[in-house]
Amino acid sequence: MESQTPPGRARLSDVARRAGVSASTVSRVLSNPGVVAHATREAVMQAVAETGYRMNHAARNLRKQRTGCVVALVPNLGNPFFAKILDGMGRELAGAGYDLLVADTLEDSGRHTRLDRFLDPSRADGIILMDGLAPFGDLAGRADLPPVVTACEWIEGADLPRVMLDNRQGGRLAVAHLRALGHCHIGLIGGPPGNVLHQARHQGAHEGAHEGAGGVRLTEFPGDFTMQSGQRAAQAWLALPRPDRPTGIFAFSDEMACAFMSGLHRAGLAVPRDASIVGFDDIELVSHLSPALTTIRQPKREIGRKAARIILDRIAGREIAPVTLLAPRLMERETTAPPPPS
Amino acid sequence: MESQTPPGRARLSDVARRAGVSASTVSRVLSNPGVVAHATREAVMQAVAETGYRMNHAARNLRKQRTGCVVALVPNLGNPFFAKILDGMGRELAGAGYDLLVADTLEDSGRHTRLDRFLDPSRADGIILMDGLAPFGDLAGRADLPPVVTACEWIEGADLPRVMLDNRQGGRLAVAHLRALGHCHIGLIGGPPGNVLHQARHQGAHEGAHEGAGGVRLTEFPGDFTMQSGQRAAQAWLALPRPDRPTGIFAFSDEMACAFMSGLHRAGLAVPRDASIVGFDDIELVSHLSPALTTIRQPKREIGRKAARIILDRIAGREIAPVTLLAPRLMERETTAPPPPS
DNA sequence: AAAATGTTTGCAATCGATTGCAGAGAAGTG
DNA sequence: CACTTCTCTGCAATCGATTGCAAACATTTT
Repeated sequence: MESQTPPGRARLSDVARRAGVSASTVSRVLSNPGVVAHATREAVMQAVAETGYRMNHAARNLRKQRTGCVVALVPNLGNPFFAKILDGMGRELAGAGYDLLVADTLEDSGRHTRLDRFLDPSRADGIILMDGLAPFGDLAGRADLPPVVTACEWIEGADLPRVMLDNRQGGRLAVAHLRALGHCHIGLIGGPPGNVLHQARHQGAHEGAHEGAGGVRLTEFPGDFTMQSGQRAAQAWLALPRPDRPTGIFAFSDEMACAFMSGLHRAGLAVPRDASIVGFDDIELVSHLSPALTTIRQPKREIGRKAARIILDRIAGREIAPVTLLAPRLMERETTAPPPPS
Repeated sequence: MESQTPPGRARLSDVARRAGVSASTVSRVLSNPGVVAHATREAVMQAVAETGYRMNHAARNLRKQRTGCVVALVPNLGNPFFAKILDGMGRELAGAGYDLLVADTLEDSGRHTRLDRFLDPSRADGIILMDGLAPFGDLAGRADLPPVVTACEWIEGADLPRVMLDNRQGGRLAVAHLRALGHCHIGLIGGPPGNVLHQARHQGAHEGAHEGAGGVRLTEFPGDFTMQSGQRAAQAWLALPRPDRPTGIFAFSDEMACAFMSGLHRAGLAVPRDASIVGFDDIELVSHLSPALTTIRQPKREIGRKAARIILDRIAGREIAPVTLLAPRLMERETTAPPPPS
């Protein structure tokens, strides 16, 4: 009698045979128990337990033309910035019965070859794209893509819904804060020039510098969001003759801000005594440093949740807002102070 | 003639009709071109291009009984430690034609309910489990699971292949380093007591403390790998009367080491002048701090690559080693020095 | 008691790609 | 020319779950 169920995995029909019903009935017990008579349901449940039945996802997906998965594509899993966002996303999606899977677009290394592997309705019911450099143009025209929403980064010109921080406002806040403290010369450590986040923050910083009475001098240091580039910026700053050094620094990422600060520290200077620093993102670590970094906070969990809610709406065919802007917030901590007397 | 291909997505049979061949032939062109005559192949290729055909994964997976995916289950996507590991893993798997998907087991928050959703051959061809607390016991008996390998963490008692750092040796190295500098009283900031990494590092630390001539005094501070707990340890340390303060600190994670260091700094003390600190993991950030953290390095990309190679071997049915231990390495930087004269 | 309504269940088609088997034709051999 | 050997292609079954439709039976309603 043991051989009823061959060694392999139990199928729906195996359960059905055991319970003395048809496969259809078992299917219904599992996905819509209400329509099945009580006694039958019990019998099926028992058969399920006895056989250890577990559904075959491939078969269900094929039949239902859906996967129950949302895939998030991030440019670099190594960036701790995404962690909290993914967390918020995962929880929101779990609540709606979807699984979140994360894949790295490998932006840096081997080109985006693997992107289209996931942009496929038989792979995911929805895509949350967090890589603004993804070559989306090739695919945008196709009518058979699963719904896509961009989060954090976005693709200029692509007709995709967006969820992101008001980066321009963030740039403005950072510069305004330094100005309010009395800094008249501000250094900007930017991101990669082609990056949309860089551009928005840069624009905000300029607006903040030039609005109101008495403009501010701006000096730009090239950067790419990494600590290496923050370190280079510190070197460049140190190499400047004293009067040409900006007294306030606005780094477009917390990582660059950290590395910059370490660079000054290593040269025997102190923050904020010798220079004030404002970062961007508010990654967890920077509040635990000493001095704790003043920075522009992104509501990361909230971004994740919002993006998830929007992809769920799109999957369900509901109307959605094309752009969702979240408000940045200045976290004033220990790395900013009035400039040193000159 | 346009209506040949209805608005939806082109199927294999649509391509076939267009090329004037059977679906079988199209399938063969796509997966095994060698067996198809040149002219036919050309025609099919053209039809594929014209229809914009893209394969339906669900159908293929169902038929082939494989998915082409490996799922990595991490306890907390928020931990930057995993980033580099996943990176190494992803590259290795990509090279073998597999996609890497990452899912969070949500260890902290809502129990491990979602774990078994992925432990399923119709979901993944292999699983890389990085969560030592996963309730694997419930599933271990089942013969129908996809191959599983544990990486970084492991499950004591479970018969699963393991890839990890020699954590004991790492603990030993850290303590030996502090002893060599002359520290006779060493503080340990541990992880959660039930955690296997904690236990191995703890054992190594004790061995390092008691081997050789003249033992060392050990003081333990509770921790859980987070920065909060590192901060608490700093408070506890500061509250100790001067002669009872360990002069050397070995934190079982870089994050705790950072927070501890900030705590001392905030209290007006300097590292390594007033205390030496050794961390664990060598996450990217700590080499960019000032002072740069002395720590035990884990070869993260290598761990990822090894784990990937092992899961590939298991998928292919090849024999594998049950345990793969990687060697830790002491990264001597700026946070360790001889103890202050008492 | 006949008819109408409601509840359960099974049949069979379907989702889309893959592959063993065999047939059709081409090429080579005695 | 008859016969074997290849090469190429199509037929049809298969993977496993879902669901529209209708049959079978129970329950009310007239």
